[in-house]
Amino acid sequence: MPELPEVETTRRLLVPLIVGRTIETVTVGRERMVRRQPQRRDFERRLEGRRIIGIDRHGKHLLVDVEGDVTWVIHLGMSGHISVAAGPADRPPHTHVVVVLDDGKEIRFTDPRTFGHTEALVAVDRETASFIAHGPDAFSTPPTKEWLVERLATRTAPIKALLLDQSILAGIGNIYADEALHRARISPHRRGGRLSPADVQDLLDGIAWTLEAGIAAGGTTLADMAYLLPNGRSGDFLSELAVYGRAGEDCHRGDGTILRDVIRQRSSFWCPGCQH
DNA sequence: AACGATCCCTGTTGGC
DNA sequence: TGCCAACAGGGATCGT
Repeated sequence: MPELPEVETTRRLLVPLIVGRTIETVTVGRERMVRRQPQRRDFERRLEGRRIIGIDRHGKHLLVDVEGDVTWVIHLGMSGHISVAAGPADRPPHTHVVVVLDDGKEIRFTDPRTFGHTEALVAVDRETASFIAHGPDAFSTPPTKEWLVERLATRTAPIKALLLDQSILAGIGNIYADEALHRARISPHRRGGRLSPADVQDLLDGIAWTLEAGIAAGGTTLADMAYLLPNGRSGDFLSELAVYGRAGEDCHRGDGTILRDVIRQRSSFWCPGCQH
């Protein structure tokens, strides 16, 4: 499922394909995908006829910078992906938004489970859009140990749950949270406020290493998630996962057997042998 | 304020 | 083999 490394990989692949192009037409086939737009009908109007200037990313949000102070926001949810095709032929099922460019190609936003969403925001919208008011990006602008220690100090929830809270750190999802905690040798059940400064530093190092490795591999494509990337390929990080999806297997550190627990209604994979 | 549960949605999986 | 319930999860929302 798209987390920070998958979104960043998508961003990097999209840049040479769409930056500099002008948007000709925008078609929304499923209204639900634009559900967070302040005025739903503004979506097409704000994009059509305008040039794409660049693409940024914050957490799991793709932020396409468009002429006229417009930000085209794309969140892939858990099953979304973006592709760029030469024309309208052979659109995959569940393609809900199509953006046609001036070179004849089209950008497709495909999302079977429709947890993704997209909006065209102007400056005033961006300031008030609560869904984009996230904490610092976990990869591009990671916080200092001191900052995170302070943010966690009053928290009693399990650290695993806090890593999924985008208002603390933006970009980490269920897979990379488990992988980062394993890398840092920290149990997902530890309460946030009980981590020592040294633990927090280990966690930040684990996050940085895991996200870096994920991006280097082009992200993670799970078995039921075809076509994750705009180039039609899969990410290669799946085979490098140390704990996620590996319940019952031996930990590669040789210290125990990987468990699956449920924390906040989410699967958590971890090794009680090396994570404390 | 913070925590935890529930819901949205559909393709895939696993149990019977 | 076939059917269907369970499961996957990001994040909004709601009850506590």
